[in-house]
Amino acid sequence: MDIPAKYNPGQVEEKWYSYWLENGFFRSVPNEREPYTIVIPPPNVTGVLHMGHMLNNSIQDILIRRARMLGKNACWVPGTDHASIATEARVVDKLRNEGIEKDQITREQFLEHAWEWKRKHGGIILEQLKKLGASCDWERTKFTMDDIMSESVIRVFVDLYSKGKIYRAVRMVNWDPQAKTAISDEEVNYHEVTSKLYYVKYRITGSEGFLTVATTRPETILGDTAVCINPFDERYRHLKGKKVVVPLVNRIVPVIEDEYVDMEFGTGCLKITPAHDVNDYEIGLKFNLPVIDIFNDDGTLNSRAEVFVGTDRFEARELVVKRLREEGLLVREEEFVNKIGYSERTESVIEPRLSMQWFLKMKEMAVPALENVLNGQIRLLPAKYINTYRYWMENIRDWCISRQLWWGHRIPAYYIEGSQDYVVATDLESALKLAKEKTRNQKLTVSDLHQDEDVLDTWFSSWLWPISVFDGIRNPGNPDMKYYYPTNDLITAPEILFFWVARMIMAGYEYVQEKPFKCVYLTGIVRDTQRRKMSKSLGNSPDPLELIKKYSADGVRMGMMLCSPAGNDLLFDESLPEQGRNFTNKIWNAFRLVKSWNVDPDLQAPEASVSAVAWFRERLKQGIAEINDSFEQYRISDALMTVYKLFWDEFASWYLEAIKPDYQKPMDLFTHAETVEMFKVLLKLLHPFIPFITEEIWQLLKDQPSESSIMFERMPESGIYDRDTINNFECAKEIIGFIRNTRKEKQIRQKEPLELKIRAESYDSGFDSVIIRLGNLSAITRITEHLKGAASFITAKAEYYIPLGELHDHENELRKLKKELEYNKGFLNTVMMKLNNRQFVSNAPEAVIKREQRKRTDAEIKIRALEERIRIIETRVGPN
RNA sequence: GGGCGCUUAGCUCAGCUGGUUCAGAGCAUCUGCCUUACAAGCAGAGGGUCACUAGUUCGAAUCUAGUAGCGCCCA
Repeated sequence: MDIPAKYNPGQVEEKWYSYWLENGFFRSVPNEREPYTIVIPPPNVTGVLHMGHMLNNSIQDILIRRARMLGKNACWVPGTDHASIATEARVVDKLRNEGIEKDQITREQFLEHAWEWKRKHGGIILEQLKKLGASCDWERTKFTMDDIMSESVIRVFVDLYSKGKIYRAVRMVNWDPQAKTAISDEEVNYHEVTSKLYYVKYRITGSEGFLTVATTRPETILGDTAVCINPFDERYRHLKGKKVVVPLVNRIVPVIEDEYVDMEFGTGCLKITPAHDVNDYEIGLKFNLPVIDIFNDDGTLNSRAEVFVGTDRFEARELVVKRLREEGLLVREEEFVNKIGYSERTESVIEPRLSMQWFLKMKEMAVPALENVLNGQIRLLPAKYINTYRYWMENIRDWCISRQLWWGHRIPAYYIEGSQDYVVATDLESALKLAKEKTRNQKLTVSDLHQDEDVLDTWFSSWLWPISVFDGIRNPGNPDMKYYYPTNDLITAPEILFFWVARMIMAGYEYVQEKPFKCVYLTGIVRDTQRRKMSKSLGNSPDPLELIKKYSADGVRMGMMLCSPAGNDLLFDESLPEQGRNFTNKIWNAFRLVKSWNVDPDLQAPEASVSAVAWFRERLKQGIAEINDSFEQYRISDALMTVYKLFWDEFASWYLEAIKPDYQKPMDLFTHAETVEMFKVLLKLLHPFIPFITEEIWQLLKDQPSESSIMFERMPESGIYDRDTINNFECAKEIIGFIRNTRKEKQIRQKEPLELKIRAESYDSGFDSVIIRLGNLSAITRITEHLKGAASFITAKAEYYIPLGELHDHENELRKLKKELEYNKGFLNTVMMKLNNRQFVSNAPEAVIKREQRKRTDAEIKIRALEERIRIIETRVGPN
């Protein structure tokens, strides 16, 4: 069989993914084994795969595949969420392109279009995950608007309402005029922008005087209902009890006094617009001020503004400023940097707006959610997020859960015709029953009920995700719930720690009296090399599928993982997947080498091979121990780096070189079998990270074809390993390095054999055969005398010589030795300073002192050896 | 403005409760090699006052305080 020199991943990845799917290898059903469960953070149903998903899902797949290989029943539940605002915006856009405006069609018609859209685009992102190799149990795929999922959401709403936790109230909300909906506090992003602070004169009634207010939003003047001063402000004593005229609309409003006003800011006179500012609203309540809402829901001015009716708020600002200037009421304007809220969904400027919304009380629910993170029941990784989490939970505010949209779960509140009353029920029929009871009017019919027009915030369905995917809301304690819940790890981005993670924890304690997961692994954010977030508008985000095409799924997975410790941002660069691809190619070529060997059963295993096998067995065990340790700490990129080096440096560069037979010579049975076995061990260790190539090679190395997969092999265990063997081999590596350096310096070709002489009291010759082989030595001999005319390498334990005869350069040798001597003397000096320090000797722990003493004797021996060597060379050549 | 965190090699990061020649890894760089598994490679090498200052200590990258710069969360 001719195996190509370059690994060709395209077909291989396709082939194995179908094989895994066809055999249902990712399927999980409850059994007697220990479960290991992850629920996917459901991506937006209309979305496409981006780099954040790649990172996030690579980590999940690594953990799932590893758990599976540890013998656990691994279950990874995939799915998508309906993303109210984003999806609705997409559908509105699409309809507009077709010449249809949303307000021209009915809710039902709109939803039909939306579902059509979902059917068409909804599966894309999950299909993309398959390209990455994600081993999800696809039979469990969920969508937040599936019947079961929707029913769970509605039930929870009704339940929370009946518990008095959901209420309806007029509040200042964050209004997104583009999406025409309220959004939660967490969906507002504040950016610092340079705007202007306008100083505007308000005439004082019954006098010629004016007062001046400073405002960044002159258009809201039209809704002013008071001007406020600080009661302690000496400057404005004369204004107390006065009234002023609001410019442009000539409304007469009172001057009120409240300590809230910052005397330092602006002029110290604050205009009060209760309808359009949270703080003003509070003051308005306190002073019983009228509320004049001047905006329509799309951010244009309404008739209450009196002027510029119908213009957009930003245009109105210009117009107001212009008119103020014309009327001589604009005193001055200055540059001003402030923070402005933008909608996370549409990027439009948020308008604080009063409206009737549904809220969920958070205070009580936050208690167990905070407590169980602080007491370690739920781990946050990295732990630095605990602080942020705590701060947020301690200052939590009620959650605005209604959205003025159509795409989503419609709020199950039914208003009763001809009254202010409403009932909350899971369906129309039970609503009618409740309404009859409430109104004591048995004649009511369904046509007298009108369901709330709003839908619920998307997070109000995703917060149930770890429960509802197992149908745990409708059927608490069902077999899936009992088995899979609480799930093990949640892998998500820190950005949604509060939106989602905290709320899932609350829902867990509210509905299952149990945490939803044991550990939350917060990934970093994928950025470009300039530390900018990957975004569509910047165009700095590579297309993940193109990357996979170019570097293979394995390569990309590795690239993502190589540089992403938990919580640290990942600065993505194409050199990362390239490194991953290079690694898979290395594995491929190691495989080619092993495959190329012919086995001769009559051949005796060479000594070098036997000892190399003995070494690598131990080295593998050590590596496995390190990998296990890294995984226990969720240091996944460390684990990958360990196995990367184990394969490349130790296995390929040392082990394979040590056992490699001469060109076209056959190999003995023992070495071959051992090598294949250890190769397989490495493949198993690598499988969670790079599932495709490991499956391919594992299948090719297998003795017999069978319907199996590397993914069900048991992860190799470390056991106890022999450090001496490993240390002795490290020593052999150093000696080989010395030989290679000597060859290089003297330009002696590898083919020309050399001799190594060792002068030592005790020396472990266990790896001599390996040294002979890799150094191409004719022999290793022990000597008791010093050797002249030789390259030397001196350690505390032994002196190594390579006789060079004519080639030997005494000058150079002396220079090196003297440098070495100087260094060691300096080192001994620092050690002696410690040992001569009485404080050190009396205070330092015994082990530390012992170590220093050891360093001292080692250094002394080495110095003596070096000095002797120098003396010998000098007596022969004579000092310069 | 309030809170939290970060600053170690050109880049990205490890360095746990102070103590090994403790100053590390990967990538990048440089030098030499197309040596029949692999140039997507092999063999080597260089590179850092551990942000700054002061303190605690026999001993500080590690602990404390302050300073500067950066980031995140909240108002």
